[in-house]
Amino acid sequence: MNSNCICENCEFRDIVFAYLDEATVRELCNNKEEQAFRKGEIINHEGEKITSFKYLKSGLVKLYRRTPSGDEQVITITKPFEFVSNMNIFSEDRYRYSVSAVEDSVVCTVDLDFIKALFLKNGGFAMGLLTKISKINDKIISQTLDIRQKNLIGRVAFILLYFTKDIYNSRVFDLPVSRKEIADYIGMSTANVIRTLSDFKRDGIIRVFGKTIEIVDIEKLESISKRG
Amino acid sequence: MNSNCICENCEFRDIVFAYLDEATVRELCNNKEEQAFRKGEIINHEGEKITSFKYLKSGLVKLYRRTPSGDEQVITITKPFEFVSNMNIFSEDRYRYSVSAVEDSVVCTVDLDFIKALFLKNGGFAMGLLTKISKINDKIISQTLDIRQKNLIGRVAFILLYFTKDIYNSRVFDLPVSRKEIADYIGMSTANVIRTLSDFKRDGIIRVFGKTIEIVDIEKLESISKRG
DNA sequence: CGCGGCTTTGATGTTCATCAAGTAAAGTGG
DNA sequence: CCACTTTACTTGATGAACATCAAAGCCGCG
Repeated sequence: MNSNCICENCEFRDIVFAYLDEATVRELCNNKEEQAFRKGEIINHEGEKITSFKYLKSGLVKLYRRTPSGDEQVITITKPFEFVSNMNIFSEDRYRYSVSAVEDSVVCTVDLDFIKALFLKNGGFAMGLLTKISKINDKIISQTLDIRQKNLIGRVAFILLYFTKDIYNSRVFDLPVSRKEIADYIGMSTANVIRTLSDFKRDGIIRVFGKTIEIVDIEKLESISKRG
Repeated sequence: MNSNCICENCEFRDIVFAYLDEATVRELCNNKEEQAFRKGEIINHEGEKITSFKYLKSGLVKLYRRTPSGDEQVITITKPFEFVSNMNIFSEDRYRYSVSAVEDSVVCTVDLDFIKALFLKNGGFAMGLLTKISKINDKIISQTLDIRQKNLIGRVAFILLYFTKDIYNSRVFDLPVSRKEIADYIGMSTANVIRTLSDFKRDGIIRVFGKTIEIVDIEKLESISKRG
């Protein structure tokens, strides 16, 4: 018996496991393994066989892929409970993209067949999972479209707002990623990300202390993001 | 009783309705309505309430949205049986994007509640549907990433290959969309789409007769698409 | 302290959008 | 069916936006 079975109170339960009864949750709990990843470590690797259903309990991760020419494209960065494993666990048998921890993270792992069996058996659970996966996909697609449509300063403004509002919900935060990773996220060169941040700093829109960023004028940032 | 109930033999059955027994298929069939759209007509409009589950029986459609500044972003263009309604029918109650016919099309419409009830009841059906929706989302995301990473001529080469291989499976085809729509699809200006097509024509890679395009040198196009 | 990686800034060149002007094609009404 | 209007397409010239390159500063870490 798994002694540290605390799944009953896990925040995740409200999200995808809401439709499960106590017995099933306990079974799930005995099946699950918690795994800790240090910043920088890879959680899933592109091309690897998918054998388990993973969800983020704490930390922050990035979903990305490597282009033929060797550089990275960051697809999205997401926080716990918004992120359910890779999205293609049901459509393919191998990971299409990689996932790595950009902050120290804890991942819960459940055998994929167990989840699949649940899915087949329990309609409410299936519906919850589909809804969740759809939302994740929706978010990635619309974020990508938003970014594509903006010019450089609009993109940097957008990503700063994303961190301050969606990820950290705080005006002051530590950037979990390098300037290069931001560049790979919003599709521009590292040099220009830095240049734009410097411009924002000069104009008093943000303050920067190394990795720490403070948003000073959020309205200005919003308007730049919209016009961009 | 719906006399033209031919759903038993519909190609779509193999894809998402495979797990349904004869009786359910007949019920589905009586519930469904076929709707024809002329080239250019709108099938779903951004912001509209989602009340039905729609899938493309014949024709060709584009998924797109309008940016705040008023221009279009084409998200994808897909053919029958690859396209199941909008992807966000389960995650939201309103359409996030618009869909319009780029060729004369026929759409089958089933009441969404009927599909939802089926989903809850029938695990196999649910799994099939989730897989299908995941695949659609996967395709959109990876296509967007592919395009983003390329330069202009690579993008045009990519889209020509998409039409010739994935959509029409033929070296000669009629472009169903305007130059501007291509531009909105691959994220570049209309003028440069035309310029690049002219370059390809000059170099003997393609031949153009108005809307009709013939791919002459597909290997060259592949290599341009890859390098770009 | 010294090395290597991340960051910053400036200078340069390329890529690409925009503008403009002209041509072809496709509707539209008499 | 033809003149008229409108919309799509095409091409060249220009300039802006952006990537790339290079050199220097900074910071953490052995």
